[in-house]
Amino acid sequence: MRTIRYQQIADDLRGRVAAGSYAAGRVLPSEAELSAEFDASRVTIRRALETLRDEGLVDARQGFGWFVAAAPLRQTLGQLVTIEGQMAESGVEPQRKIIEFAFVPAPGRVRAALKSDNVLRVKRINLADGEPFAVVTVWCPAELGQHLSRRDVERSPFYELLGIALGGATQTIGADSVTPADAALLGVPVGSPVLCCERLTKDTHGRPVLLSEHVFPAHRTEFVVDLPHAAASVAPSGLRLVE
Amino acid sequence: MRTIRYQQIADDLRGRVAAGSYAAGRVLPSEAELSAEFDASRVTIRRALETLRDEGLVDARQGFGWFVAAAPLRQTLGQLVTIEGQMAESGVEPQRKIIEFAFVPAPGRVRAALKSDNVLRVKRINLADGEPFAVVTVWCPAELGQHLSRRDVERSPFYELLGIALGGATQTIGADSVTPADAALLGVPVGSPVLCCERLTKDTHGRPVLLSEHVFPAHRTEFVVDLPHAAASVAPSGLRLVE
DNA sequence: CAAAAACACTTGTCTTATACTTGTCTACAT
DNA sequence: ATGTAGACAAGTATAAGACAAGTGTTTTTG
Repeated sequence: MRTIRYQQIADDLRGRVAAGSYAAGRVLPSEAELSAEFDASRVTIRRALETLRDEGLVDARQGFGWFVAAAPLRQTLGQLVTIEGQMAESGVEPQRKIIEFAFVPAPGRVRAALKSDNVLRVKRINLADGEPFAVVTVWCPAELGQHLSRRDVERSPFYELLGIALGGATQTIGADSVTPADAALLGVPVGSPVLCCERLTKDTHGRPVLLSEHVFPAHRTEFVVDLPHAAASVAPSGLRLVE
Repeated sequence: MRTIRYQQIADDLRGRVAAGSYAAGRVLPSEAELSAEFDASRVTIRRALETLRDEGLVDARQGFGWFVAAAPLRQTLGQLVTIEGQMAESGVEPQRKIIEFAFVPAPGRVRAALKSDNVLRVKRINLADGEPFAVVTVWCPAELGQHLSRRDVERSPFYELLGIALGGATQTIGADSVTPADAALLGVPVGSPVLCCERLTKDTHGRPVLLSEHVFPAHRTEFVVDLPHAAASVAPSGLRLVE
């Protein structure tokens, strides 16, 4: 398949920025340096950087250089993260308590989603103001999680640790009755309703990198989805919209 | 029987695009390359690609190339189409049974959302294959619903009847235990979990026009949300896609 | 010591040139 | 109607380079 050079470079740089290779506020290598590194002309480097600028990841000042825009991670995940993002936005410092950290053979459903035979499974409780907030199970391909420790996943969100530019996600939201095990972890009565959310996160090439399952007690949580404005005008005529 | 070459090629390419052989947003091989690969003339390749374009699967820009167009359109679609839409796609004809149709003073929450004192309240059951599928309550400002009859709302989706261009929506998804009344309507045990969805739909000027509340039995339904990201790199220079 | 000038660096914005791509024709064969 | 072959126009990607303008540091000057 044909590849467009500046898109490749943009992907590469996006990954570095998201992974924090370039600390926030610090400058990126100059266009000339990047040009030498990627063996591409300055025009091509610029197009890559400009697409990143359009995405709000980086910015530039004449005579100074390119630098990582304010909060690179927030920006990237802003469109992706929901629950954790909402917690952070509402000023609640999320805490994590790891209750399982193991490399295991992938169960059928997980193997099908991640296309990987061995996976790292991390199960944890999210707390907000000391109260259990969610039971989260995350699976990721073993080769991606090899360098991770239990302390790593306790300290930082999973996305940050992988150092991969995320490209999108598919999320399935459902409801269920809580299982006895989760009821104990969440401190809710057995059989009470929970909101279940399963998310498959992919990188910029569309390869699945994370499968996560969130279980929230219904009385504390709800999901807010903004359906963008532009959608209606984008949709061709005759297309049925929401009621 | 004679085989039509360009249809064969179109089928082949359609398969590749659908299978994700060409990642969404990336460029397909050029017409010249495909011409060599299929050992067919460029005109034939073009006819195949053009049929795919008519189907909305791919798009092309002069000087740039052909690329998978599914991403932006599908994603926005995925965000706006509801369960009813998915039902229709999967070949199930949704039926509606109106159980209430009344102009009433707006209760506090509804008045706050719609900014209207008098509203039309319609409560109905959605059926799929004769089975109750959802209990839906829709409120709309009385002045917008004046010309509607009970038969209208039974026959057509609400949004079609209003004749207003919709501009977006905010959707809140939560879980709960079913109320006794809804349990009877849905034919599920009292206390079983349900998925609750409240949506505020606005017109293109941002004015709220519809407030709807959907209650789904948890065992039959789940929500799928596509979270797109980094669509910017899809488009050639100057053209930016919606997010 | 302090202000000014010089310098080395950066991005921003142009050219010029080549190779490649789609868009659109015409002519001809089956 | 379908397919092949070819030619041309218009647009894009990339390279290489030149120059203006902004920034930060260093050196010189008053």
